[in-house]
Amino acid sequence: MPQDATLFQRRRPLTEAELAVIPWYKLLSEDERERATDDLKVTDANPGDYLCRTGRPVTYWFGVIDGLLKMSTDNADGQTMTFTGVPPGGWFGEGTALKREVYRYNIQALRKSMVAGLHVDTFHWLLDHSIGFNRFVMKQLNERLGQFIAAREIDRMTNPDIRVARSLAALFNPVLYPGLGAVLRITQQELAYLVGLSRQRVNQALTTLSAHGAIAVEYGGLRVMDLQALRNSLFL
DNA sequence: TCATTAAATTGTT
DNA sequence: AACAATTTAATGA
Repeated sequence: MPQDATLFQRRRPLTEAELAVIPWYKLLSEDERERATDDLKVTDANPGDYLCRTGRPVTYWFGVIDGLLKMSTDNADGQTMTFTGVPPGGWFGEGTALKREVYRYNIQALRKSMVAGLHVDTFHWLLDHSIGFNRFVMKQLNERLGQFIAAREIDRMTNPDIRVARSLAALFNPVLYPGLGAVLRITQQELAYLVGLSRQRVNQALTTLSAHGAIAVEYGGLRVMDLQALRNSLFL
C-alpha cells in the first residue's frame, strides 16, 4: 500500500514526451527549467492509490502526466464528496503548498496513472524567480476557485443528466487542463465514481447527451462535440 | 500480418 | 447486480 509522498522516493528523469504534458514547463527560462527538471519526480499510481490525504503535511506539488485522478473530501457524515477529476496536464495542491499547510482533500487514482511531483521547496523557489511560473499559478488558483464553486452547484443538482454534463464540462476546462484535446479517455465506470452515480445511470445520461449532439460516445471514452451545450444544459 | 483468445467496456434488464 | 454483446489488447504462428 503506497503512502503519499513516499511514492516519490524513487526518482526517474522525465522523457521529452512527458515534459511536453507539463503546461508550465515551457514558461520557464533555461536555468529555471534546469532546476525544475532536477527536482521533478514521477511515479506510477494504481487505481485506488492515494497521492495525498486530508491532514497530511504538504511535501509535493502534483501534476498528472497520464491517467486520471479524483479530488475529493470526506464531510462530517462520512460521505465522500468529489470535487473534480484531474486529467493529464492538470496540477493541484498549489493553494496548500503556498501556505505550507496540510492537504485539505484526498487525491486518489481512478485508473493506472503517471504522476509527477515537484517538491514544495522547488515550488517556492520557482515562485521567487519566475514570472511565467507565477502567472501560471495565479491563473490556476483563479480557475480552481471557479471550479470549486461550480462543484458545489453540481452537487446540488438533482437531475443526473445535468450532473454528468457539468462534470464533463469541468473536466474539459481548457485553462486547468490544457493537455486535453476534444477526446476524453474515461470509462463510464470511472465517470460514475467521479460524479457519484451508478454506472447504469451514467450510461443513460451519456445516451441522452449524445442524442442531443453534445458528445459522442466511443469505446473507452467520449468526444466532446459541444462544450457550451454541456455547460448550459442545452440538452434538456 | 493474420487469426485466435482473453480481457475490458458497453448496453440493457 | 447480473448478463450478453461489442471492442480492444495480447498472443503466437
